[in-house]
Amino acid sequence: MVDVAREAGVALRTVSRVVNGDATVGDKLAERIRQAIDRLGYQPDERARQLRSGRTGTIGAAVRHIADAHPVLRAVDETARGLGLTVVAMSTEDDPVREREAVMSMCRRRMDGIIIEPIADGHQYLQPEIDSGLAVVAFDRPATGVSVDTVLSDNRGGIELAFGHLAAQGHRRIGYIGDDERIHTGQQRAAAFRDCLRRTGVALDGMVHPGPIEPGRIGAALDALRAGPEPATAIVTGNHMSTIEVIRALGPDFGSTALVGFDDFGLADLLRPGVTVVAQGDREIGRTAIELFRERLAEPARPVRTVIVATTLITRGSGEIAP
Amino acid sequence: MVDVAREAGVALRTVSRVVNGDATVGDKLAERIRQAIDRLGYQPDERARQLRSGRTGTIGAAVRHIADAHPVLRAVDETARGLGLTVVAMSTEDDPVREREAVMSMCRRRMDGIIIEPIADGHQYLQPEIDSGLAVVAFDRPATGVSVDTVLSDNRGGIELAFGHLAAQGHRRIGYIGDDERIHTGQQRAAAFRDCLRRTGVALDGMVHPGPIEPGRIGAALDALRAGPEPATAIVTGNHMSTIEVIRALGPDFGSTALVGFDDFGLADLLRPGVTVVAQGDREIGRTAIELFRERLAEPARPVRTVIVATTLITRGSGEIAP
DNA sequence: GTGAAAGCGCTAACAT
DNA sequence: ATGTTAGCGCTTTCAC
Repeated sequence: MVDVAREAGVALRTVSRVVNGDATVGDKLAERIRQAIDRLGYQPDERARQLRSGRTGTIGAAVRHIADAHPVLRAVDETARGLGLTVVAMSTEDDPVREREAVMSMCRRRMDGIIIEPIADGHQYLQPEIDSGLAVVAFDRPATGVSVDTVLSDNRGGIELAFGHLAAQGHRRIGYIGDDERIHTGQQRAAAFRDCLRRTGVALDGMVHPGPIEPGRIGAALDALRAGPEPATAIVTGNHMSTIEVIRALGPDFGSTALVGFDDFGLADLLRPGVTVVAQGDREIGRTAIELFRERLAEPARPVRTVIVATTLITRGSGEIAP
Repeated sequence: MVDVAREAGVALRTVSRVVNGDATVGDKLAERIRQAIDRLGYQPDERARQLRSGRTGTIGAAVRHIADAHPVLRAVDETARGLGLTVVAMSTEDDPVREREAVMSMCRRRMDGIIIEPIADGHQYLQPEIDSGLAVVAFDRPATGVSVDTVLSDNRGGIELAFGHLAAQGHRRIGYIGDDERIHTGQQRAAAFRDCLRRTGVALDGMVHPGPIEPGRIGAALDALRAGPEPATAIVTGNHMSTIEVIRALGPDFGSTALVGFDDFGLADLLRPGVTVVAQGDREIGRTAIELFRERLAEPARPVRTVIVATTLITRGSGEIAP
């Protein structure tokens, strides 16, 4: 910048004014400075600018996999862009240690706020940062140990949608295979599913299979559901990874057992049959996260809010197989 | 930091030493400072640190879709992490304007280097940054207008692999549907495919269909291939989006025409038949990109290198259908 | 409308 | 082994 000032024969401050679009600079001077900037290929140093001005205009997103399909992240990115905010994403890889590393690295960069898909069990470490003005929004799962704005899917409603859809077609023995119950969504969905079974008066024995998403575990759960005198005629899965692993494990049998998956996924329409799913409102979740974020920045003392986003059923064939 | 120094009753510089793990601080003192840091919840300001020290330890990745499955990005991220570098990814959405915005924003943050999946036609604007020390590595497609280190897939070899596989099974009439030839990979792959046809003495008329990936265009290309007295019995696609759209367009006919896709994609094994593909060496590409990046940083004046990464055939069924 | 000085939070280069 | 001084590149404050 000092070079630009020398080149244009003005004071440092005047260059700064032009760079920031300050109108209080004479037209001729401004033009001369702009030419000097181009000639020197000058780019303002964002770090120095942020350091001095305090704000960063940047929001960090700590999500499970930066490199996976992540519709919520995309919605966050698009919404933020429209507001002139920059989104910087980091992967947590479902690892509490990496989550904390990512979040801390965001704090060290003094981001205005972070949007986080929580994994770890305790997020107490965020409290000091929140106290000093960091805006935090959790999505998909609630953060624990701190009170922050949160956007969640209607897990219970989604399971009821899936279960009801299958029951309406006459299925009586409906099984569930989903995520580990130590994970919030896994717990919520398994619990909601048990309630559905109870409500229809079906015994729970061996019908609900939460656990880690591993081929062996999924295969065993499937075997258990299909064994015995009264095998399950329909299956509800707890997230898109469960759905895919169940289809993989079913192999050629996919299509003979009814299946409704939680979470939509790419190519769900290309499988045969197409996969009927309960889709989460990804765009709505992303949009809401940014909205909560901005409200928090505008009014830091505002009471914490939790928003629940509805799910919808998308029928494609696999959920419309008769008992 | 000044607060920490006061709290511990030492000079600023000593706190800085402890934060940076400088060994030249007495054990007792270091411990006292660490306690003060914890008590105050102090986090060093990364911006100030970078501003002063010059280095950022950060590498920017400008890729097509941050939120899509992107195996190369994942490999880049993992490799970089192992080296203590931070990767910050931004989406270009295949838009030259956004690409330039993303890259410029990285320059303003004074990143040590950028890894870019080029879209735009002219990357001359990078020259001044390169001259002032920015390390740039292109992957998937070469950058134009500047000379930078590059990692590419063996597009020609991949097409030959796909074509040869189908020809070996007796297919004579093999068609191609792929990306627009204005895109580098689209051009390379279509050209390689034409050469394959010529070599086997088959007329090219109506067998090669490059163009935008849109359902209408793909459907028309497919109709053209299957029309006439001698319809194509096998199809090679030019990238994973083409593959998916072709399968979608084939509908129930998928499985009657042989198909080999360029690019592997998630769930390719779950379709029926499974999709035979020519897979790119994503991990290898990512690893190589970081390697070139580091070599460039170590030796800025080194001549520019281009590395070609091999492809492999993965047979899953769709490519093993008889003529 | 423009310029000079001060300082954001930190580290490099010297003292001591 | 610890403290002092200077300054990274910019914006803010206040004077002209």
